[in-house]
Amino acid sequence: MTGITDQRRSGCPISFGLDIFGDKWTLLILRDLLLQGKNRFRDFLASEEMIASNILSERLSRLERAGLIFKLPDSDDGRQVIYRATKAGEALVPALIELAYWGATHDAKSAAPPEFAKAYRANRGGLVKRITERAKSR
Amino acid sequence: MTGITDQRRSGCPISFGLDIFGDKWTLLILRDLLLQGKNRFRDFLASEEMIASNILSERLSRLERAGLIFKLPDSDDGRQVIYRATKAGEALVPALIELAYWGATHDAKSAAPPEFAKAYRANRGGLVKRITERAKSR
DNA sequence: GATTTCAATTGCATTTTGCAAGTGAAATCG
DNA sequence: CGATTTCACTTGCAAAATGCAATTGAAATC
Repeated sequence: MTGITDQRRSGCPISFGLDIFGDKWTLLILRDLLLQGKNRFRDFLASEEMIASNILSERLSRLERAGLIFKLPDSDDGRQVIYRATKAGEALVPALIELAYWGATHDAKSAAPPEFAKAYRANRGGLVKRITERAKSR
Repeated sequence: MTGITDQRRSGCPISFGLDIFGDKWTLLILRDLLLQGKNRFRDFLASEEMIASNILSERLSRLERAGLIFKLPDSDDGRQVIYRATKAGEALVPALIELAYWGATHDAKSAAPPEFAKAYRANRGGLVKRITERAKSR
């Protein structure tokens, strides 16, 4: 169990976000969930960055407590849990896209497809809308 | 001294960013630098969230190594150092604005001025441009 | 009934963080 | 001028978070 005290450091809206996802892993989970369509524990575990299962477990419950995701039982398989983003979680899509665009344009070794940066530059609003719609539909 | 090995976890552009600023403090320093016009060690120290001086020092050198900020000697005072954002650092303004907007709209106790969310909704592009210009001019 | 898969949990070593105090160099004060 | 203050850090050490490997119990599959 982790320190439950979860007290905010300030009223700053950026600090508010960092109090929830200010670490190396949480935004990667949200990336997987919102951008890659992953929604099961084992799928998050299988991501390239190799998160440890105890860290994943802790971050998922933190995200749940913060109201960014929720669990659904899988009706076909009683062992499995399906994770979904809440409205608040979905609303992070634009921020994730900006972070991805920054990385894609500032990392010389980026593996991001060139089409992403191209689409961003051609029509950012459209890209955000498209990706947000896709995130909502899963 | 910190582990200098700094190896990337993947080619993902979001992961690339998190390898640099994936913690509770680094984006607050960039917020202060880019959005609040702070550029001295003691100014960052004085922020509401109360970063410890050793953590601040470590994060500043990490940001410098990553090419997001650089130091200038203060010509008026040989003790002081002025921190400025590089182009790569300035390019994080849109991401910071998205994070701030998310926080402002999802934190019930947000201290963000209502004008910010209003300006974002009325004309996001204009807001980003205005704030980016201001960040460049300091 | 035995084995495998699932989402976690546990124990423990390593790393990072947070706090308080201290450092040397440079500016200011008296 | 010497004494004090301010500056950007650094150091030592306790506490917390992270990472790794092994394990759990419930549910599915063989």
